[in-house]
Amino acid sequence: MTRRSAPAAAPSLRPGSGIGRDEELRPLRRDAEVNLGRILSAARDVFAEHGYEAPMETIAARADVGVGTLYRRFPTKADLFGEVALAARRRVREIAHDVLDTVVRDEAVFEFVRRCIAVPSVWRATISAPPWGSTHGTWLTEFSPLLAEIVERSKDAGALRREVEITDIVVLLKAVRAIADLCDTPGSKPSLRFLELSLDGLRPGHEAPAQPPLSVGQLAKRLDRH
Amino acid sequence: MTRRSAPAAAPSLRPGSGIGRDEELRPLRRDAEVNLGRILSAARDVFAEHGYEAPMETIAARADVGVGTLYRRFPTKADLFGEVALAARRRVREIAHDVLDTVVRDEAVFEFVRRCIAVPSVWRATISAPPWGSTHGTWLTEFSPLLAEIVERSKDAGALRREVEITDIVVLLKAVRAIADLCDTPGSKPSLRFLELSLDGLRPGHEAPAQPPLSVGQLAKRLDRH
DNA sequence: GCCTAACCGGAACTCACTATTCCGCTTCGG
DNA sequence: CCGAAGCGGAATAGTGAGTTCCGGTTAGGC
Repeated sequence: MTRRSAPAAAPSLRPGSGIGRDEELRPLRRDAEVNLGRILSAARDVFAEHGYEAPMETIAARADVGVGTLYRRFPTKADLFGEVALAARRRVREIAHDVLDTVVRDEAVFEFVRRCIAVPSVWRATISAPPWGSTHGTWLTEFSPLLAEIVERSKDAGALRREVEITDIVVLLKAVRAIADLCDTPGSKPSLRFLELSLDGLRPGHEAPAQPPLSVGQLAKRLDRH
Repeated sequence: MTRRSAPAAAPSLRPGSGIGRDEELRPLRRDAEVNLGRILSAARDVFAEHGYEAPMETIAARADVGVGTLYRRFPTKADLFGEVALAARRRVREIAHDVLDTVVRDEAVFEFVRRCIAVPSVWRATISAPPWGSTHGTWLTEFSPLLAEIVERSKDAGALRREVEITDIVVLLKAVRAIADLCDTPGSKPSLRFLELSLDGLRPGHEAPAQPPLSVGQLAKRLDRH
C-alpha cells in the first residue's frame, strides 16, 4: 500500500502521545488545537465507518479541513490511524474492566461483546486493522488475559458453553463487524439481531461443535495476513 | 470500474450459454476447448477465493494461460464472472432441491447451509457479487421460495426457532463467508466452527431476539449497495 | 494596529493496480 | 504444407489514493 519499503514495521507511533497531546514542546496555536480535535474526531468516525481503507480526503472533508492540515499533524495515514486505534484500545480495556467490576457473572461475556459493539467509533478501529504489521497479534495478546477472565466468569456461572474459547469471541466480533459493514444503516442494524442470534449459540444446551477452536496465536497470524 | 459508460446494466450475460458451450456456431479448436475448460475452472476457484476483486491476471495465471486468451473467450471480466455465477446459482438450486427431497425435516436448514458452504468454489460466487447491478436482489428473489420452504420444514419439525426468517439465514451465510475470508486456510477452517456455533443459536430454547429481522427486499437493497 | 511565525486549503504529483487491447509468433487440422 | 484460429504477454489507459508544495491567511505578542 504505502510506498515506503519498510514492509512490516509500523510507522512512528510514539506510544506516549495520546489524544490530549497538550504537553508538546511548543503548544499549538488555538485554531490549530481546534482543528486537531476536529481531525481526531473525524478520523475516529470515518475509520469506524469505513475502516483503514477510508481515504484521507474523506477524513479531511468530515473534519472540514484540508488534507494538508492532516499531514501537518500526522506524517502519514498510518500515524493518524495509530492514534485512533490507541484510543480505541484504551476504551476496550475500560469496557472490559467495567464489565468485570459491575456486571453479574453470567452476563459477563455477552455484555462485553455488546458493549464493544455499541461503541462503533471505537471497536471498528480496534477490530479492523491497517495493512501493516501485526496489529491483531498485539491486540489479541494484549487483551487475551482480560477476555479470558470474562469468559471464565460466564462459564463458571453456567451461562456460557464450556467449549467456547476466547478466539470464538473474537471471531464472533469479526463476523458481526462484517455484517454491520454489509447491512447496517444508521436507522436499522440487522447486525445486532445477528449478534443476539449468534450469542444464543454460545449458551449452554447444545452439543459440542465438531470443529476445534483456534489458538490465539493461530488466529492472530491469520487475521494479520491481510 | 469498467470504462463502459452503461452504469448499472449487467453486460451481455447471454443466459443460454452455460459452461458446456459446445453447440456454438463454430466449434472451438481442440486446444482452445481445453483452455476454455481451464479458464472456467480457474475462474471458479479464483473468484471463490477472492471474490470479484480478483484480477484477471490471477485467473489467467491459475489457468496457465495468457490474459489475452481470457478476453478472446469472454469480452469482459463481468462476462466471465457471469458465467461462473450462473453455474453457481444452478448448483445452489440443486442443493436446495436435494435437501428438500432427501434430508429429514428437522435438519433441513442446517444441512442446506452446510452444503452451500461445503462447495466453496460455488457458493462464494453466489454469495459474493460483482459491483454492477442488483445481483443480490435477483439472487434473493430467485431463491426466496425455496429457502422459505426449507426453513418452514425445520420450523415445523421443531428444530428451528420460529423467529428465524430466511434473511437471517442469508445473513448467516454472509457472516460465515467473511470469517472464511479472514481465517480459513486450506488446512483448517475455523469458519466451520463458527458456523456450528451460530447455527446452534438458531435452534429453539432461547428467548426471542429483541432486534427485528430484515425483509428480503431490505436485505437485497443493502447487499447490493456495494 | 502591525508583523511574522504558524497555519491553512487543496491543486498537483506520484505511484500502484488493473481491465483491456494489440500484435507478432505458434499450432491445429485439412 | 498452409492458413486460419489461437496464443502470450508487453503495452495502454483509466482510476484512486497517499503525500507534497506553495501562495494565501490568521493568531497573538508587541
